[in-house]
Amino acid sequence: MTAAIERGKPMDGASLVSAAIGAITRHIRENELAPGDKLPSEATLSKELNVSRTVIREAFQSLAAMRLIELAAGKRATVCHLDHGAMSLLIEHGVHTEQINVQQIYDVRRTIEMRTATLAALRRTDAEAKLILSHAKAMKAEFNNSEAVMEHDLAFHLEIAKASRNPIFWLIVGAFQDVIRHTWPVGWKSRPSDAERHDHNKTHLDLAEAIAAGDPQTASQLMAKHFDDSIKALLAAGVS
Amino acid sequence: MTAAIERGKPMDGASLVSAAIGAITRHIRENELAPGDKLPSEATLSKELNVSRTVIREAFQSLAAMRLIELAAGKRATVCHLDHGAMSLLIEHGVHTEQINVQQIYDVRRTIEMRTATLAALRRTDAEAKLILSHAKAMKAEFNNSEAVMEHDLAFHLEIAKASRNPIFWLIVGAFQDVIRHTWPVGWKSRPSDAERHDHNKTHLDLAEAIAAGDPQTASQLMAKHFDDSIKALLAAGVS
DNA sequence: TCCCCAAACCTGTATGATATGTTTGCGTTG
DNA sequence: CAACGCAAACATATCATACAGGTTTGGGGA
Repeated sequence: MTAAIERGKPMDGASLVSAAIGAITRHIRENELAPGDKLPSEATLSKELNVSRTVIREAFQSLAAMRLIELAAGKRATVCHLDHGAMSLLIEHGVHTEQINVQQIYDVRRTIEMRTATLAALRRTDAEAKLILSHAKAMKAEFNNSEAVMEHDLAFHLEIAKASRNPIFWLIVGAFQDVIRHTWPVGWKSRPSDAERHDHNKTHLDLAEAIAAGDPQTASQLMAKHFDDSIKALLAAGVS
Repeated sequence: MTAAIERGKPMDGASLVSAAIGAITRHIRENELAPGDKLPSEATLSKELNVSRTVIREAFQSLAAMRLIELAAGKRATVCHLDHGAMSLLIEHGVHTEQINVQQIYDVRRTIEMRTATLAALRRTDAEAKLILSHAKAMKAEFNNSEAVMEHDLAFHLEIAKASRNPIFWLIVGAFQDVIRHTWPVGWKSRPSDAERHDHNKTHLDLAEAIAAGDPQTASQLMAKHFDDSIKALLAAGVS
């Protein structure tokens, strides 16, 4: 029985599975694999690391859960593009186990999205500006379909994050979307009248225009105002 | 052959493993499990969901990789406290696959940590203020041991994030630490002279004092200055 | 009552079998 | 000779089973 895994790893007390995870991520790093590139097959890794295919499979599944790699029946595992799936689960878990509350999420969003608004105003392409504007307009147009309004709202914020040209912002903003889908209707309904709801949509439109106009200061300020409004609405509705 | 998993799930096209992950997270949510609470055994879940233990194990491993649950030989799986382990891996993966660069990380950190500095100044306990100060002082005291300086630097920032009383900030700041450990020495060495390095440490001390004094404005400004310096040093060193 | 140990339970890992999806290359056909 | 199609080789998905440790628990003895 030769030592499984071998190759000077941080194996120590850890399980074979976590050692395998380490070996696979190291393989990605050392071979400078890019998104889309294929990893060795389970059988190959199993032989190479001297562990059963079971261990390799559990390692692969773990990496797939974090969206570092992608699995598909019959095909070899491939390296993934950055994705907020794992972080979404993390945040949802925090919320469900009451380690995170909604107010904290909105504080983070406000902090980050003031910055994405600034950066988007500076860096957006024309296509992005158009897309952001179209979401803001759609929110007005579909005023009576609150679910549609919500989806455009979410897409609006995510598109701004994308236009900031910093994938980490995009990642974080995206990670909150699943949770927001639960709380958004609360904020929408809690507004005292349709006037406030129209105001809310108007802010989006102004923001989109500031970004399209390349005015970072205004964009940032409008984003701040937007979140101040939203947080007030949520607090008024008694969301913890 | 009865349909495996059952129970109106979003199972459809997904694999049994991802269905099992869904079932387990739903179990945590519906039973309002808190960190430390035990999950059903693999055998139990295997029977309940009509899938093999293999599938349950792969689901457990996936959740463990994301640090939503904790596994240990002989013991039942338990729900985890929030932890930045998964997000660390995510960020490292992004960096290694060149989907994220160091400058982007520093922009995110600057954005977030200006806020944690503000919040820490408002919310820190006396014990936290003392801890933050002690790390800043240790950076001065151990000036010649750059590794020690780095560790105190990292701990300093993480402690501020903790004192912000928003676990999401703490999560994000923590997630960057592993990557920072690689780039930090570059910034340290790239400073033209020890005078700049002393300056760098001095900023930390001033910042710690602003937080201890409960001065959010100053704290935030010092944090901004700190990052502007750091980013300049990294750029000077040619870090992409 | 307290302590210790064995049985029951649980997870970690390995093996092999089967079903099914994907890729590849060869041979046939037009 | 090119294009098509199909079978073999390869890969993953899932299952069943086995066994080696680690953990918990309850009962029996001091």
